[in-house]
Amino acid sequence: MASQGNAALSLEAYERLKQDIRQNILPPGHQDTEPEYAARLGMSRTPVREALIRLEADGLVQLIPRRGARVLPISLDDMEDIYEILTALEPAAAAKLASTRPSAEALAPLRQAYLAMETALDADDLDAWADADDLFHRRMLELHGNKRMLDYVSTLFDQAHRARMITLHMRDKPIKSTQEHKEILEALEAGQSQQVEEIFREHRERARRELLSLLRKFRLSQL
Amino acid sequence: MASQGNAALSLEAYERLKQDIRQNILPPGHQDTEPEYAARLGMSRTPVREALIRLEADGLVQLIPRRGARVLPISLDDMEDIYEILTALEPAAAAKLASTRPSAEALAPLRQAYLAMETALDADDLDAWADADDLFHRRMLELHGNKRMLDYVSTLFDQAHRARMITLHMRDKPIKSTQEHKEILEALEAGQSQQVEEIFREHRERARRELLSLLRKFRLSQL
DNA sequence: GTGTTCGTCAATGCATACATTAGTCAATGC
DNA sequence: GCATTGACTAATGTATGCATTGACGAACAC
Repeated sequence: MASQGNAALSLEAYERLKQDIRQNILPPGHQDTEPEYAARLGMSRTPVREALIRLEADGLVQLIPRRGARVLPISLDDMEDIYEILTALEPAAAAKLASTRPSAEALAPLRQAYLAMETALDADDLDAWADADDLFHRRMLELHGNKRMLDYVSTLFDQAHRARMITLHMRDKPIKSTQEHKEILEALEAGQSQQVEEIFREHRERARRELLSLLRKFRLSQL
Repeated sequence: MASQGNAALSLEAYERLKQDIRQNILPPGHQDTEPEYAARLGMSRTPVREALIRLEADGLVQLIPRRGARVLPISLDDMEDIYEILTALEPAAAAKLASTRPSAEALAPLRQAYLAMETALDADDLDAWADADDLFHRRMLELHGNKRMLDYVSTLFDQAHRARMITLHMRDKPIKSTQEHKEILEALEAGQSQQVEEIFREHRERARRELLSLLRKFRLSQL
């Protein structure tokens, strides 16, 4: 949710810290003082402070008075909560999109994202697959046109990113998931509102079940 | 979403500005520079700046480089988007809550909020009614226990607050709406998951239709 | 009268200064 | 040996300083 009023350094601090958190360079639980973050980023405390405030609003860090900022871990309950919201929002959005009977041309960005998932799957490139998966979901919401929903779902994706990447590497290739995206795409192209909603909901619920059972199995209660 | 790392002045700036926006003291479109907000609040630019960053994350103001901060107006499309999200989230949460078969005791906070709505309705106190309505919805989500959902729905309520208050004063007493809350409460007490979901969705969709048609009728495209 | 250029002014973005205060640790008392 | 106290340290929260730069208006050309 890169906001408007972000000047150079403040924006840089925000994006670099966010990237470092997503990529586990700043792992969950990591805690530094403001001067430490400032030194790491090579700037003064002011832009860093502003970036940390935004990251707190994004749910990625927690500002602890007098003790700096802590990278928030994600618990199993957090993942449950996040998936519950996604399961409520995305299928509804997809159904509405389908009801507008979008042309194949309009859905081209979605098809492209889906094809990128297939390519990444064939190449066994899980990172690329995850990027394409994210893109598919984001683009679906872009096409739907509810900007608030897109922004919020994006922040949830960011929060869940680390956990998803870990489980992605722990299990079999995401063939089923890729297939489900194809079905969603085709149902969208056919304008089948009901079907899209059901497939999407089933997709989300299966993803949630699998993710949580993996995390439980490996006793990863904090990520 | 009052965050943790808020010191005295910064927190005060955040809350006062938020209140002033909700209560239309700072009307939509209002734009001031940082020094002006600072002077109004009797503090330096620093805590004001931090408050404005948080308010931007809340979707209440827009920071415009070199030109200060503008109180964001809410358009008809914004209201559509907000209600779409609420319609997806709240009924799902209510259904899950019902499926836990909560005791009447557990639902006491909800019943209390509902009774406050009735009292306010009888007293023709629309402001109190709106507060009780807000409280009902918030408490339902508190009981459900998904903190992210509660926080997000709360920020949406804040964004929509002005528009809701305006339409509330333009129409007949919200008898039907109050009645629907009673039905929701009773279905929750009966543990009727499906019914709760349906009633809640119908409640949200009716509220959305009425609100939007009022706004259109009076050509209030920006609030 | 309209459009253009230039100079002034002030708000921002960032850095820094500074008082306050929480946290730490050693010294002391028991 | 353990707990308590107190002084020191350092991070925060806020204020202020300062260079940059965009906005605005006046003067001018046409």
